[in-house]
Amino acid sequence: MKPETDARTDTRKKILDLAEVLMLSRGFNAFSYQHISGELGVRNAAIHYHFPKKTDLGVALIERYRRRFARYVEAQAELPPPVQLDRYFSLADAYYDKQQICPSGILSAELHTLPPEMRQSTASFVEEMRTWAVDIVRRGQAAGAMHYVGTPEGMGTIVFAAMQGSLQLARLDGSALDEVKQQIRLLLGMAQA
Amino acid sequence: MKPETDARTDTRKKILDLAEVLMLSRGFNAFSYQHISGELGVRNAAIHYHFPKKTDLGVALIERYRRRFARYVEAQAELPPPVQLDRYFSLADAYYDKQQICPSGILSAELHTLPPEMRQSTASFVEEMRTWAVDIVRRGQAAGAMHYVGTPEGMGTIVFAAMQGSLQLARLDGSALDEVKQQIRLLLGMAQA
DNA sequence: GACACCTTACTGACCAGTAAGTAGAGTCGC
DNA sequence: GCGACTCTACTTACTGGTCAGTAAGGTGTC
Repeated sequence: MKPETDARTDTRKKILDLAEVLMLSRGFNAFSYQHISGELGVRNAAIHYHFPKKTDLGVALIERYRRRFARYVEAQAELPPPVQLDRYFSLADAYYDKQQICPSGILSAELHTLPPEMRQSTASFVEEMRTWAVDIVRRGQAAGAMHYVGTPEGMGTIVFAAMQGSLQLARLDGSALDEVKQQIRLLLGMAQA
Repeated sequence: MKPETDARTDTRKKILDLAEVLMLSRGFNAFSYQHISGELGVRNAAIHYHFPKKTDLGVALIERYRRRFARYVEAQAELPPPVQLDRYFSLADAYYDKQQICPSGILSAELHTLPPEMRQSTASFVEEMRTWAVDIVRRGQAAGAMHYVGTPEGMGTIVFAAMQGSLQLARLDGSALDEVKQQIRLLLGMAQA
């Protein structure tokens, strides 16, 4: 018999889940294996068994994000661009509620202190996210649901950058995120509720 | 006699200057007193003499930023808003060239790992910067030099957030900063060169 | 001789990472 | 249906490095 979740998958996944929370709230450099092992009720070396180097954990974390993001994009590829944008906003709200920031935000901020392998994964991840943002506004424009000046590249990039920035600012000023979401809607010429 | 720069001021200033570079490129948690003392050719304890706790250094760093920013704002208060925006863009370019990100970016990203005193200073600093951004676009609109949908609060906040975010993204994708600057100009209805 | 500005020398905490051992579950030969 | 073997998933115990921070002493200048 081969259960869906054996012990191996289970602990490994719990480690990744905890590491993810820690990274998005404290940053990659600011959490240790002890934070994870303590919370998980295992010894430090147990984490090293699954992820020998912290770099391995970091890369696994980013790669999981990339897979998750790819599935996320594909799953809602057929939805109208404005709806996709709204879901993106909801995702940001969820991060805010958990006192976290988005992965690309923390990874790009810490970039110069990250091991090369993580930088590489981060670069791919961020490029994929930006491309997606550009795509949304491009298709929104093509469908006549979004209206704006400039190119889809410019508009998609500013949306992505502004969301990343406002999630960080929202830690200090709770209104920043709502303010930015609202302004993006206006700048995209989307109808208001 | 009281020279403009005695030894005290001198070393203290050098420490702050080095700490600033380190914080903007690596982050506050990712540099140590040894990074500074090594570069400066003094012993670790010399840094502790000027800044007993690392928290003291961090707060001094942010407070110096706030004073510098206040002077910067005042010095160009009479300039037309579009010119002020251009200078803001040039400042961002300078950060990019030095492989750094803006102080509000690193501080808000690391916020949850910072000592309370630094969080307090950071909150004030970020509020001042956002207020300034809102003011620029408000006065730009009033003067008829900027045209946009939504409120000055919304537009100023998105400009600030997008600049912060794009400086981080530019570490991974060099075009992000230029893209965002250009798009901001378009969104503000400013004439293009 | 008092003070500013350092030094040497140290402490204790935390960190990532490693080596060697072990408990338990599954597999195989017979 | 049972002992021998093997593998996974840990454990205990440790190392060496880095860190912030401290105490006490020295040195030059006013």
